[in-house]
Amino acid sequence: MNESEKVFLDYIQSKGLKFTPERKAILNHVFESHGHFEAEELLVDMRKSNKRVSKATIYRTLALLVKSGLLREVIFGEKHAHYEHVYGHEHHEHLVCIKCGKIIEFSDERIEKYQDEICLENKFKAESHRFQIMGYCEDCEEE
Amino acid sequence: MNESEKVFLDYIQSKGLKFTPERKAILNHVFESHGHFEAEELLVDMRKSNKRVSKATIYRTLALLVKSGLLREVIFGEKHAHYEHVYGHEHHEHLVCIKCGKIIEFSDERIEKYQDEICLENKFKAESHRFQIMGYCEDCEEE
DNA sequence: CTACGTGCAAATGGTTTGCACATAC
DNA sequence: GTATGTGCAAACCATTTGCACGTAG
Repeated sequence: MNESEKVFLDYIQSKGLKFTPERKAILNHVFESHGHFEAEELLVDMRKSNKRVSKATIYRTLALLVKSGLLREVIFGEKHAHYEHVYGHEHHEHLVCIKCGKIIEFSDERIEKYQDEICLENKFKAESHRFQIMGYCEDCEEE
Repeated sequence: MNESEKVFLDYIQSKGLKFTPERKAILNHVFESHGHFEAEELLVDMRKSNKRVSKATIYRTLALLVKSGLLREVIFGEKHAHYEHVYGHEHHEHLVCIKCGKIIEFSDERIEKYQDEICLENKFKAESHRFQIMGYCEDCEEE
């Protein structure tokens, strides 16, 4: 059993839920691969590898993975959600190319400090944040 | 004719579009009131003031208002979009309470500086950005 | 006069849900 | 054994669209 399975199993059990083959398959598929992905993409991808799970189960499991802290939902301005790994990855922010859709990640510890200051000023208790810059990547430079 | 009408009219005409009573009514309703709002809310609100416009026209006009630079679309993690005034308002960021939904605005010129630095490093041309901190407001402080 | 806009109702599309059957524990 | 999960298809719901009719310029 790998590390992400342990984390997930802990969560599952702490909630009195079951570690089904479907959940295991989705978990492993998610953590075997790529960074950002969408629900539909995951479904298609799993079909290709002959891991057939229903769309409903994909959605239900993704919600659990988010709650367990293994995944995060990211929204880039489209209608559908994207997901990215939290487990094993440093927190980072996104540059989103509004022409080709490319996502560039960056991280900067100043943002965390800054968040603390803002929260102090506003008597706010931060849980998470999201910093996205929308624009044009090198290849899509306007005009 | 007020200032926001002038801006909108300029945009409308520059695109060869028409300044219809429906568009005028929506524009005025939007700029007479509140900060954040949703499409549905605007519709209901206008009905109350006996300004009846179809849902389709609301959506079509909101899109124009965004393109003209008068409004901005903001997404707070729910499924439906929120809109806020750009015209006549300083750029700002949001603290979003994940319990009561309250939105606190803040602005800080350091964010713009960060953005410039990050973009330089990543050869990216920024058009806009979004910085949101999700957490608990003073009244909803966890536990 | 005619290109553009409107209202309506139907279509869309990602996501969620009800239900009958299956299974982890 | 029983609470939880799964797959399926139907439901949801914000938003978009096709179309016949209306109107700004």
